[in-house]
Amino acid sequence: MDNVIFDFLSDYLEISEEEMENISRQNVIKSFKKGAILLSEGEIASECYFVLKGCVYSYYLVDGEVKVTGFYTEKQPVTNVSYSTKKPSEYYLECLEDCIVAVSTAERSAELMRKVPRLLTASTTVLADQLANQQIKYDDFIKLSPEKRYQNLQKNSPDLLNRIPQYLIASYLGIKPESLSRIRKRLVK
Amino acid sequence: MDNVIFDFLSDYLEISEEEMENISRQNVIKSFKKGAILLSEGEIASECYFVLKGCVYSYYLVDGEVKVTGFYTEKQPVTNVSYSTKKPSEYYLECLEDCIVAVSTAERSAELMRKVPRLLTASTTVLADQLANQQIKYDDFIKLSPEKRYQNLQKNSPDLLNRIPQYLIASYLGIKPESLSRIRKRLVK
DNA sequence: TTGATTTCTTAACCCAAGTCAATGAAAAGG
DNA sequence: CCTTTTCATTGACTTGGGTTAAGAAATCAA
Repeated sequence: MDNVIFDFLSDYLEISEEEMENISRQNVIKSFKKGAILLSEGEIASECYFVLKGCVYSYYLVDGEVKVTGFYTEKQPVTNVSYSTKKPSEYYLECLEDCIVAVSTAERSAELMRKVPRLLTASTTVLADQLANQQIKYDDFIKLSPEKRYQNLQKNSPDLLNRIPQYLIASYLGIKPESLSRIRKRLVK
Repeated sequence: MDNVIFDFLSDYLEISEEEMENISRQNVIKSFKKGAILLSEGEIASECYFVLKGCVYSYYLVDGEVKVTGFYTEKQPVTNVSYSTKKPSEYYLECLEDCIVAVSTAERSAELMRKVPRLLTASTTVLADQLANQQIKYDDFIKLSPEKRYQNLQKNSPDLLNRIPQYLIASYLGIKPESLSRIRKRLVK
């Protein structure tokens, strides 16, 4: 299960046996049931996550309504504002499926950076990548209609459409489930 | 003018005289006229920017229509997808006003990291901060109506409303200038 | 398997943003 | 200074997503 992490990291640098051991030692692997909450609104995040198996999603509760902002599946780090700002989180992180997740903390990360200093450069690159992705995600929202966003999702992440209920997809697209139904109807014609 | 950089960096670490010199030496300061284009669609970014004076904005051209995705003013690094991905840019970076900008490149950054290794940790933090901000910006788009987004802009960045033409603000909010006019009319009542 | 619950679809109606067009105000440029 | 262009506002009309409500389909638990 660990090898999912190395799979991810190998895009950024080559890792020796010894370094792998160090990384494994600093990363606690945890299992969570579907519905488990990794981070609550108001809570200050002390952990960061990397999804090995399953799917985690982030959402705000606005007037009792769920507003989904992201899905995180296999081989993805879970970006987490509260973890970097150390301020109370404004959103939830919850398991959408049974999950296996690598969990780290500020202390364990620092320890790991001391033992494997090359990871410092790599983590800069990982962050720069994440930032670029997040920016592209935002830009798509400004540029595209809900319909176009749905089509992009179909094209770029068909897997998500199969494993995630439509009302959450709708929320993620910034619309209501009824509207997504209509869009889907429009598109099959 | 340089001190704007140190002002920014001092949020992340304390800098010695010697380190300041190194940083100054690796950062070329350039002036640009209003309308100057720092990066064009299709071009691969070889430089990254930090705004010392003036305002830079990023926009896509979609069917000849400008779609603004960001404004960057004094003391702000200009995030730039193409610079990190090394792929052709899909958007433009342009000076909205006469600008003074610190310009760096991959080579000069690497050189700087060798001379002032502490900047490596700092740059991780800067990037994490940028990522958090970008995520909050995205989340606001999912959570809030155009009207609410405008009100937030009034509250959080009144300066932008004064220095930027309304049709660009409208684009940045994801709506048409006519709609922003109507929103403003609704709100004064 | 069945009944309960959740999710998805459809329809009718409403409303805010888009579109198109005209007008006025403000800036820019000579 | 006047002219030209750009920008902001307004009005009439269209459109696509929101709202509400109902029923169908899928999922889950007993």
